[in-house]
Amino acid sequence: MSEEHASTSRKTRGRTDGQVRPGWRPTLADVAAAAGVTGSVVSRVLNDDPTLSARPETRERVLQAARKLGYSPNALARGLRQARTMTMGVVLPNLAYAVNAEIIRGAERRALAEGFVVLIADAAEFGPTGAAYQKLVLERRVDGLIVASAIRGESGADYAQSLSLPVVYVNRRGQAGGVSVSVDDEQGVALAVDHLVEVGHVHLAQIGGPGDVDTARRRRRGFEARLREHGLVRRGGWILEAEMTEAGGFEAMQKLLGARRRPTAIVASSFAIAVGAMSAIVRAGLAIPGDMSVVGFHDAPIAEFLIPPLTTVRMPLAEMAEKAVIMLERLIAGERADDIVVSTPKPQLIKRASTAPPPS
Amino acid sequence: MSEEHASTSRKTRGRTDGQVRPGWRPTLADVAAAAGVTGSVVSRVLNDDPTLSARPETRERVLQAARKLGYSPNALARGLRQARTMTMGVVLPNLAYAVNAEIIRGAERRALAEGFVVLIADAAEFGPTGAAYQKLVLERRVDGLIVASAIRGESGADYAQSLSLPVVYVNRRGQAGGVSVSVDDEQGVALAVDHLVEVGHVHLAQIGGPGDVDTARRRRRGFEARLREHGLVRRGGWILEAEMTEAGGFEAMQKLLGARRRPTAIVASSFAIAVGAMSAIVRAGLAIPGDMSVVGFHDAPIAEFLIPPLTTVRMPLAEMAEKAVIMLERLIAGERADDIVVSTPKPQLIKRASTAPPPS
DNA sequence: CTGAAAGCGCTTACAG
DNA sequence: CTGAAAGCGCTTACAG
Repeated sequence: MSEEHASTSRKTRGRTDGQVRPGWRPTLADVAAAAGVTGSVVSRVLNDDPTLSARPETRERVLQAARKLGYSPNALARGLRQARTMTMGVVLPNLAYAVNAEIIRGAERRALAEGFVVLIADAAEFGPTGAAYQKLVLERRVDGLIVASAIRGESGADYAQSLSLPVVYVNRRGQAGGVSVSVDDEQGVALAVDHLVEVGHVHLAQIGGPGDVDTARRRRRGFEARLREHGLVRRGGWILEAEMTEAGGFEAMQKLLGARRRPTAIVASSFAIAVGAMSAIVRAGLAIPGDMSVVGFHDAPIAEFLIPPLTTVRMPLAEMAEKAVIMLERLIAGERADDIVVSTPKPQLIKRASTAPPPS
Repeated sequence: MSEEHASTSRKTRGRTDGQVRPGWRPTLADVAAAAGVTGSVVSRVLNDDPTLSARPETRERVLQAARKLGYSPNALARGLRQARTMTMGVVLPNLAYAVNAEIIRGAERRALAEGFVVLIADAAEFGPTGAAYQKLVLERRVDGLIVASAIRGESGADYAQSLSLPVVYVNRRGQAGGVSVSVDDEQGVALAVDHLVEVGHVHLAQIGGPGDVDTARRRRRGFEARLREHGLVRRGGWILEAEMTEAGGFEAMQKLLGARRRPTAIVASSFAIAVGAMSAIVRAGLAIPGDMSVVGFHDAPIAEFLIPPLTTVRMPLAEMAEKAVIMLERLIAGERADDIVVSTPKPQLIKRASTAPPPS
């Protein structure tokens, strides 16, 4: 059937009645025929080939024919010929989760501006035997990969690198090194700790992410280090690991509430954890920030509308994703890039009503 | 340079030392050479061509060679030849917004299971002159489009249809008709109204979405109809239009709070609107649900961790997206599909603590 | 200044 | 039962 279709399309080449069957799209050859030149000229004119020195009138004829027919080059044909798909794959953990929205948007927007298109994949399908890995990497649908956020354990990204497919990590760092764009996580938590100490807290706890997530580890190290610098005690039971979800934060907070001694302030290592922790605090009959202060990580749009509005560390996720696109583009072009890029702007503390001096 | 690369790859064809340069990937021809057959046999064996009657041993040789070399067909070459990209475009309004997470996940997951891959595009870039429209539709990168959620005004989707590219809408209906998967919005609001009436409310207000968003219109009609059926008055100032964002809900709620007469219950037409409304209520010094009840639309994962947990209408968004993928696949295959599919499971009211009897 | 030709990696009638 | 050949829609040395 595609054969027939093709031959029909050929026959159409000569038509000049302006009539176009729905679904029919002109090819290079159609433009060439309409302009009375050969395909190579059309290609070179349309692509502004600097080695081409065509007569202005020829150039004009080609341009007009292309415009009149509404010609756009077929991306697949082009990709096949040039061995470049102009497509970037974006791998995200748990697509159902909202935190990645900014990353997706930043990546998509910038990719588009750079002439690329974005294929998404769920990290769950991106193991070396996963279907998404197969489709994107092995079937050569992408020129490179952006791997976003905290993904645990090994992923197809490592295999991709061994296939020498360029990979850039966002908001996490690769297992085996590689190029990454991340925030200064240590500094981020430090901002949170400083703020709490400043308003008078000395009993701080952290609900962090899983130990095998690298951003979680850095946030934990940052917390401990900053506590030390303030000369505060780091109580054993007050540094918890939780899944980076609301439920994770909720449960961890319940543990904390059930302990003999309670902290007066919570530093959460993610937005979802903060939300879960707040929920647990209020259900336990305590007030935020009256009895306990909470700081989150990631300034989701909803943060300022929570009750109370959440004090949180803002990461420039969209900018980070955009930067990752730029770096990936360089890698694709065969240039080298720095391994670790720490984002600008820096993380920033957004003070809202979920933090206040401790109860006296 | 790609030329050189290609010729190098040719030379590699005969190697049997198992050594593989990083980044090198075998082609059909490599498999054919390794199996001692021609490319057509390889293609037909690998694709289970039923018209092929190859000797079992030939078949086996091909399979083994393919496995040994780690062969995967090049998607671009295949797509070019077959005039099918095995790619679906997913168009979303405001990629920064979290509500679409479930839709993205459902679509991606199902698409993958069906052998398709998903290209995402921001609705903002999807006007008929937008870059995303150009890349996805005009450059023929997709076999069809899934257009998700409330998008205002005309979009490239309409143009796509005129190019006879299959389009399926999710959680909205097309301007000019077309295939769509949506919930029964009227029934969704009816559930909310019924619940509020049941616990004793008679003063209900609705904060709806913009009038040019079709889901918003249906939710508004549903609200008015259900009020009538309960014999309740529909007060003029109590049906508001707002942007479907937290800020939109916040502002609308402030208007409502400033009015002479206040409702005792709010039916929001989106999750974000509900969150914004709650925030405004609490900042005005009122209690939820003590002074005012709130019902949302869409059961985001965060809903049950809000303070108080939000009573909301659950839409099966992931299922809807999956269904849309199936329908799009049919359209791509040239089959006809029903124009309007109303989702199963039906919308469902999730009762939580943001609703209670009105103050006495 | 422009054209003829090869080739990217596949699939698919058509021969034999 | 298997192979030779054409062709999808482009780009790009190479001729002339």
